[in-house]
Order: sequence, then structure tokens, then C-alpha cells
Amino acid sequence: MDDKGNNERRRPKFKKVDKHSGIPAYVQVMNQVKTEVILGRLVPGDQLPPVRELETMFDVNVNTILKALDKLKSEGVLSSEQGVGYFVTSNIAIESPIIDELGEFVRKIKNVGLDLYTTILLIEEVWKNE
Amino acid sequence: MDDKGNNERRRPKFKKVDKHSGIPAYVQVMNQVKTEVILGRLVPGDQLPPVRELETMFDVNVNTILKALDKLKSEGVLSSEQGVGYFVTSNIAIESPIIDELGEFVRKIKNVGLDLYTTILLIEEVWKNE
DNA sequence: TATAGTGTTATAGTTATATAGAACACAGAA
DNA sequence: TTCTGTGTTCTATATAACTATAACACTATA
Repeated sequence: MDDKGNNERRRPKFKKVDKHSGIPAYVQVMNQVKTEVILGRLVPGDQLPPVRELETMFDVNVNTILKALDKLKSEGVLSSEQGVGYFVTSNIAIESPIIDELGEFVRKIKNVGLDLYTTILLIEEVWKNE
Repeated sequence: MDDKGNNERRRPKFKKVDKHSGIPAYVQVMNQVKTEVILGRLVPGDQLPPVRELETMFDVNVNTILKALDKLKSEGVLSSEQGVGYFVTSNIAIESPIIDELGEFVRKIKNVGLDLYTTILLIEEVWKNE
């Protein structure tokens, strides 16, 4: 059928990690990959780009990529087959009405002049006391 | 009058840092202190507990405390006087209606079953694309 | 079988993070 | 002045995070 059989290989766009953010590189890699799955831009069956390609996309070492993907494997989000590749295994996508609601919330917050960092601090704080 | 003259020394409650969270201890300390100021539980003029007391409250070394407070000094949130103490200098408190709105948002999100980690991932993602 | 594309493991070295412990410096009150 | 409470600096050590590099193992295809 299309070009690869059952599941195409989509080409997710990943950004280089920020090495001065204080957040470990492997965590940033995890977060970016997981976000793609949560937003449904990667779905179960999809294959990730090869680790050596991820290496250059994220601008980190293979070992850092592996550490990140390993964690996502233990979470059940990904699986890997030696000699073949990494695949999305779990459907953790969020429904789009919820995404829309998030968007509206973010717009409001930006309107009152809060920055991202402060917003996240507050959400964490409120979350624990709700 | 009260007990210290102009500005009492309030006793903020800080929690021990989570040493397995992957977030550097000094960042966790920064976040907790800054949150108190943002929520207006510490206001300009207030004095922080002595660093050696913070050491035990957060369960980290003095040097880690100093690193965190140094950062907040460069942000202008705190200042320090040798031999005296650390003081809140900047009013970055958020108005309570905004806090309330955050609370409502968090309640909604919890209702649909998202966890904190996922929520923050999504907010970061949406934030950059709004 | 041979080859290319993939994941996996291992070693060594560097830097960032965090700790422990000690000493020093300043402010304020006795 | 002396003492206590405070912030500050320093050195040494340990661990985690990250990198570079190389080698190895499996899969699929020619």
C-alpha cells in the first residue's frame, strides 16, 4: 500500500536539547518524544527515526538517546526490536477537546502577563493542594 | 509590638527536596522559595530563616542552599546582608483571582484524568505554539 | 552468503551536581 | 570587648550526567 507496509515511518520534528536549562538532556528527549505520542502525532505502530538520526536531531550522544528511550520503554510507551527499530506501542493520546481547552487556558494566562516558568510553578503548587 | 520591629520573620514551610526526581536539588529549592513569594506568603521585607535552618528544612547542604539563593538574588527576588540574613526584595505576587482561575483549571484537568507530568508537558507544548 | 541498516553494549574521560567539614567575616546585643 | 547568630568562602570528595569512540548483535534484503 502506501510505502512501508502497515505503518509508515512518520518523521517527527525534534528540537535540539537546551544544554543550559538545568534539565537533564535525557529528560528533555523523553519529554519531546512523549509529547508527540500524547498529541497523537505519533501513534501505535509508528517507527521512530534510527537512534543515530535522533542523535543528530537532538544534538546529544547515542547513550543519552538510549537512556531516554529506555525510560519510555519501561513506561510502556515504546518498544524496540534489535536490528529493526523503535516503535510506539501505547496509545496515550489525549482527545482534542482537552487540547483546545488547554489552549484557551494558556491564552488567558499569557494575557495577564505570566511567563511559562511561573505558570508551571503555580500549577504544581495548586495541584498538590486541590 | 510584634517581635522583630517592622517586618516579622514569618516561618515558611518548606519540604525536603526529592533526591530522585531528576530535578537538581538547587532548582527545587529555588522553586519552593519563589513559589512562596509568588503566592504572597512571603512579601518584600520578610526575612528568610537562617541558611543553616534552611539546610535542615530542605535536607540539603548549605552550598546547595546558597546556590539556590544566589540565583534568586540575581533575579532580584532576594537580597542578603552578611551577618544579618536573607530578605525578600521584589513584589512578584500574583493576584488572587488569577490563582482562583488556576485552581479551577487544575480541577477540570484532574477530572479528565490527566496527571501533573502530562499536564505540564502539554502546557509547555501549547505555550510555544500559541 | 554478504552487506547495509538498525539496535546494543562497553570503556574511558569530562563536567555538573551535591556533600561534608572547616574556617572566615560581619552585625548586633550583652 | 566578647559572644552569638548570621552570611560567605574554600577545599576535598563522591556521584550523576554526558560525551566520544568503538565494537558487537540482530534483521532484512540483494
